[in-house]
Amino acid sequence: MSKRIPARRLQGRELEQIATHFRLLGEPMRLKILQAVCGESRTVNDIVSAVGATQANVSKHLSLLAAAGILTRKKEGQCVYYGLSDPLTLKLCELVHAQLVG
Amino acid sequence: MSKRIPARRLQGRELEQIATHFRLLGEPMRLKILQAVCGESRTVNDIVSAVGATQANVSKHLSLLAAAGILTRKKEGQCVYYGLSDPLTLKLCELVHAQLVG
DNA sequence: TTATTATATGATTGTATAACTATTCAGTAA
DNA sequence: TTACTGAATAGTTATACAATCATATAATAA
Repeated sequence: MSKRIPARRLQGRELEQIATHFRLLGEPMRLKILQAVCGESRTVNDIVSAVGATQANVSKHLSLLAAAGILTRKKEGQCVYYGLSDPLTLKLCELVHAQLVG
Repeated sequence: MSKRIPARRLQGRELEQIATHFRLLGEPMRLKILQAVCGESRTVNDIVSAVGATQANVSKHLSLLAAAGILTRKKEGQCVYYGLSDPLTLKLCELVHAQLVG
């Protein structure tokens, strides 16, 4: 069991980073993408098929999510596999969903 | 202990709602506001002083957060008190912060 | 009544960015 | 080499929205 550290007041740069993280999760299309890769890593093409958007659009979202460390990126041959880098991301979505359902 | 319900694939409207919730948390100024009210409910003026923004700007953010159910709103005399409606909101921020710190 | 304080709202502006189309790059095979 | 497939990127457009200024509403006091 980890110790409970009293909340410190976050500021400036930290707030920006946290906000950026939340903002990345704040697009339905990106949430769809996260759902598409939550079980296992998938190629861009698979994700495109799963979410029903253009390849260009999906590719940009994937780049943003990977740059933020939310997704992992691994190239194999001519395919690129994207996957969740942290299960916490799914947990966040579940928590919010549960909160909304009430 | 609540039962672990297997994740269902969310869609359409639900994704929009979850995304909206995250998007609301995706602004540094709103995170500042959340920090200002996390201990106890505070008046708009107190919040304005705490976060260093204009009254109009803070008021608009408060309206959005309250409309989304993230903040509670209680009027007393000529003052309006805003407070966190669910401790989960803070937990979300802590989780993301912890994840970023690594 | 008028004045003052606390909050909300309307109108505007600037900026960020999602989605689209077309193109380019990279890897593999003929 | 050329052809094909998978993925990324450049350029454009349209929309969302944060911040600002000015104004309006509400509650209290003089």
